[in-house]
Amino acid sequence: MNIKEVAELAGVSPGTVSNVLNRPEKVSPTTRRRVEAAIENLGFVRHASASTLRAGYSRTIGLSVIDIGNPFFTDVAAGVEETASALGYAVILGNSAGSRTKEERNLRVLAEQRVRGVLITPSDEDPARLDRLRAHNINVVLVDHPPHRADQCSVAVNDVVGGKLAVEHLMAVGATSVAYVSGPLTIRQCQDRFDGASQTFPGAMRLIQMPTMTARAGEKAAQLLLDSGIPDAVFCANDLLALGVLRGLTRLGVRIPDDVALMGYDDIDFASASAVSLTSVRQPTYQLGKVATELLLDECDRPSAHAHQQIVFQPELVVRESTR
Amino acid sequence: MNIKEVAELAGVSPGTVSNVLNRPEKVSPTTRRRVEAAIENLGFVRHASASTLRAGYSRTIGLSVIDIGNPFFTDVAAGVEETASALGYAVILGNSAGSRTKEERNLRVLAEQRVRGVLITPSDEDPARLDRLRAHNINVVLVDHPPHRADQCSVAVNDVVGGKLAVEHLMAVGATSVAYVSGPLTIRQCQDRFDGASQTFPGAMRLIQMPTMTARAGEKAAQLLLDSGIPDAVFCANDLLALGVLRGLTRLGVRIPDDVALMGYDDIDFASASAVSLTSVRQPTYQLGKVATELLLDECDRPSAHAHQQIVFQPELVVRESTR
DNA sequence: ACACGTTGTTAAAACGATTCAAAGGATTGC
DNA sequence: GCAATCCTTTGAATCGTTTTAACAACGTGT
Repeated sequence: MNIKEVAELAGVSPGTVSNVLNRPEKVSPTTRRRVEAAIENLGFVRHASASTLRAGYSRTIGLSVIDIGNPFFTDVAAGVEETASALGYAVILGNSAGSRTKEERNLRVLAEQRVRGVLITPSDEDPARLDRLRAHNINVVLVDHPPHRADQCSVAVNDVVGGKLAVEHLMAVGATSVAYVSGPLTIRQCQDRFDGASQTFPGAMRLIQMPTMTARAGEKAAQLLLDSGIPDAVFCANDLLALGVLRGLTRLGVRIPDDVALMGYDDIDFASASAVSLTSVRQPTYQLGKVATELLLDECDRPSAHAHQQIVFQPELVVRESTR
Repeated sequence: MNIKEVAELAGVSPGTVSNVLNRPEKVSPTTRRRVEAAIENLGFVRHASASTLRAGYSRTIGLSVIDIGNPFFTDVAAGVEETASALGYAVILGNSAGSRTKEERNLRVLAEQRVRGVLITPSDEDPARLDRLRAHNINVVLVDHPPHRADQCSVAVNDVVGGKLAVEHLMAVGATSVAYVSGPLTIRQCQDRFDGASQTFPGAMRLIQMPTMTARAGEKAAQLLLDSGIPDAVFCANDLLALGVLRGLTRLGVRIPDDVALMGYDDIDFASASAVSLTSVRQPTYQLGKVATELLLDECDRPSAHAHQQIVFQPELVVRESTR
């Protein structure tokens, strides 16, 4: 069941059917209705591959994230999926899980699919892979990555400010020694939050670097914190780590916030429901995904009118029990 | 940069390049090396659409879930993505967000893309949409849905048993009145858990039905619970609802577990980190996604050898503070 | 030497939708 | 009544890959 059969049933040429599908205003109302009836009748569904092959572009975009298990990215993904699907675009999902190999493989698949564009939270700063995408005429929008080049859109939240907000707050509640529990500092977000924090804190901050940013890693970090003498306050690079630290420290007999003030980052939905509700730094996640997708699709659908934009949202402090 | 250019550079015909790509053992080692060098040289990436069009099948699968914001589905998705991508398949994501219209639209996009198969957690029992997919030669595996037809794979966790486990436990800790806070009973999981629960509970169970299964809905449910006289125990259809109920009841001055025993379902990662750690029913989520994908790809890659399987996992009770 | 496999390679025909120049038909102006 | 103009519709070429039958080259056994 292809366009030709539809054309035959409707008594028109394949070209006309194509016009009904893509430029209905070019077809007279009567033939259009006839063709639409035939389509309905046969249950015809257009073959996206044929369309892509001939037209030279697809109606799919790629989304490459670092950790689909992290509610932060899930919220972003929800914003992306909703916006894209409303505009008739399909979203191909890639989860790099922090591995450069996996990210590479995912981007390769996206290139083969000739996606129209890619939304990516890059796992490191190497620009070569992105240039390779652009070489295939695939638009790229960086998500949760600060402005980088003027010829490329990006959507980010200012992480340096976030780190600053966090430490200012910890100092305001009386902390004199602060530890920063981080993921790999090669992850730009971790580094920026650290920069903002250490620029603000007058003394030296203890740094604990974990290989992943999960609750499990946070639990392990709790032990490390205890081993090297406990600080007044702990600032975690994200809420998952903070929830893990909370669980770990509590299990080890440390009371939050009485013995240690604790805060996380991202303000995921669960931060407010945890054992001790978690002070955090909120980011507009859904918005991030939505705006990034709008920029990408604007670039795809109106390349001439499109002006590259580098958008930076500001984070917001959310104070709860864990720092009282 | 297409296969023809590669062929020219390597001094062979396009057919040979295609063989190198798809059936390398058919090509002599020397020409193969020559072709591979040319591919490397030009940075050639095969055009999946052309390949799909001619070969008649793609290397993508679709994943349609009810709520990408729910960690249950996120875990499933992680299992799917990892398994599929290891086998060279791309995953197209669709989030129905509980809306039949959106699900319909997503399935249409998947049909247009001529995905090889679809993993779907159907939002209702209507089989027509799935038949339409099969008419397009798209394999379907039901995820988190009980055996239904012998000619179709499915992967599920027994929700009736889960409901039974929950209520047995609540009775064991002394509950004599139980309320069930549910999502729409048109969602099969909600209905099954209810069935298991009410079959087990000797008296009448109060039913509170919310339109969505989010933490926010749970908070609203807390007020409803209070309005109509508080029960001994509350069983929620998932952990998000339970976390919401926990937050809501606590805010209204009800103590968990002293005044009310509370439990959820899914054992998401955050259940153990909540204000009062949550008793729940654990499901093998990642496994669910992994096995479903393996079944689907087996059906795709070896249709003759494939035997349809209906797999049912058993859930497991996880007791924590909220029911002590 | 000759027929006969075997192995490796090629040429050309698909796959299904889109595009665009050109043709057809109706309407208008003079 | 004729030419000019407009609006629809058509036909054929095209996108890049896969596939298949045919062909060439090369031993091998008789």
